[in-house]
Amino acid sequence: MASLENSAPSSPGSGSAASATGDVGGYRRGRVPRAVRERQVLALARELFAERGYQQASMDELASRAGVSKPVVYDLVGSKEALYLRCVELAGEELAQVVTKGVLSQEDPDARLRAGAIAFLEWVAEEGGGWDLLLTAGPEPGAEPLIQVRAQQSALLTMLTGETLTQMGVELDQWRVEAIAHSVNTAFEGLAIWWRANQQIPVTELVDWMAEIFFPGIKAIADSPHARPLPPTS
Amino acid sequence: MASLENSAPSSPGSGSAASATGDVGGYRRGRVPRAVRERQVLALARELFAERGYQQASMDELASRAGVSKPVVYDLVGSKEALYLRCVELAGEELAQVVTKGVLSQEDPDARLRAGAIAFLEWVAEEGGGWDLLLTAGPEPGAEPLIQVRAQQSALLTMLTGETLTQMGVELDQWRVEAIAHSVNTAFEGLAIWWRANQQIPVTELVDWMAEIFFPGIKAIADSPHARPLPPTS
DNA sequence: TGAATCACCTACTGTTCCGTAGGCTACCGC
DNA sequence: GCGGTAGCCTACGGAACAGTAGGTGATTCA
Repeated sequence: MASLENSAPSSPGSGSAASATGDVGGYRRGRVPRAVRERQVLALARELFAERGYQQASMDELASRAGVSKPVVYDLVGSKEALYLRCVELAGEELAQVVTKGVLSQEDPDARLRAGAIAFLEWVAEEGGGWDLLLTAGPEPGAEPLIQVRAQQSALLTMLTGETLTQMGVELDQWRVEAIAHSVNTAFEGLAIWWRANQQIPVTELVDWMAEIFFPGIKAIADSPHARPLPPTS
Repeated sequence: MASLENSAPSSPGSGSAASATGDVGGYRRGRVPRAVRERQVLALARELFAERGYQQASMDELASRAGVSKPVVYDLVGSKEALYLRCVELAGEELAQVVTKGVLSQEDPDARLRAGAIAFLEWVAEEGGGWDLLLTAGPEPGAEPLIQVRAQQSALLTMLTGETLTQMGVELDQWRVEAIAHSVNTAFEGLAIWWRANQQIPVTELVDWMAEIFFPGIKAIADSPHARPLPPTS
């Protein structure tokens, strides 16, 4: 699968697929090797699904964007549903991999959350519509992959939170840790949505803001595991 | 509009519309006053859209669920898109109203956040699929209403956060307050999603957890060096 | 050079589903 | 009883769209 990458003839070679009709990965229009067309179609499908959602995206339009006829698309991807699932799964894996890599690049739980958040936000900002794709997955085929992605991210956070608390010598109700992880996870999702709609604030600043919001709470919980409303000052 | 409520003949009168084919609001099958059919169709449409999303929900199925033929539905609601927008808008207004009412029922910012959160979670838990309806609104018609709903909730939170900080004698960068509001807002969304998929934990406990997570952070920010103290009097 | 293969095409089938044309029957006022 | 209307129906038009049948021309390899 990966070894087909360099089968292109000599070209001014930009790495990623061009989205305009005509040239594909350095090839002139028409008659392109199967593997190249496939990558191009996959990339375009991802964009298209991200823009329109599953139902509204038509295979005719995909074919048209790829500058190719429909049977070619069907020959490459099998069916609309299969294509969609593949796109969603790929995006999910990509996200999980990116964030996990960020998290594992650090030792300190504090730094881990920061690194994970930065990785997440940068992936969201990046071109290709992976994030939109995941967000627009509704009750269509592909809802389960999305739920899996969310669960995965939250599991990572559950791990992080639990780790932080353990380091502080505190153990908490598993449900509570999970609830916190899920809400923190979606808090970052919401932050990402807001961030994209607004001016570009440096990622590191956003992450600082989030850290300042969440860490005191976690630390406070560590100090009073079964606390009700907080006393005025700590 | 509201005065048509009691036009039903003597009946064992349950207040809300029955969802089974046959009886509607106390009427026997067939030939029901327009206003009653309309309420029934609206309620069923909301459920249907919540279950399937816009595209997958078919007007044929809606008609069938209502135990009525399609032209009747079209006569009542105009078009699929109009019906959907109406459902989404209604749900949005309902949510905004419920949360706002909760918030305004308290004076202390701390208590306001709690009350708003409880109102939100209880509305989500309630039957009728209003929350699912809002969640499944993708890039279909109706995306803008959803965005508006989120914006509205976040605005409420921006207000709350700003208020809390003001009470502490601190003023913060507007962007930062907004970012915090949006992330806290979606944090609650995520909590709601998790909550519904899991065992029923008492709402008040969930809200306690959230409060313990968020308030220390907000208070810490008030003390942080980035915060500008408010000018003496204004 | 000829044959197999590869990339690709035009043109179609069948289905789903929104929306409507036109008609039918029960009830209400007179 | 008798028009008028209110609630409802069957049956269809027509568009959008997933997926396919069958063919064409370039490229490769014996």
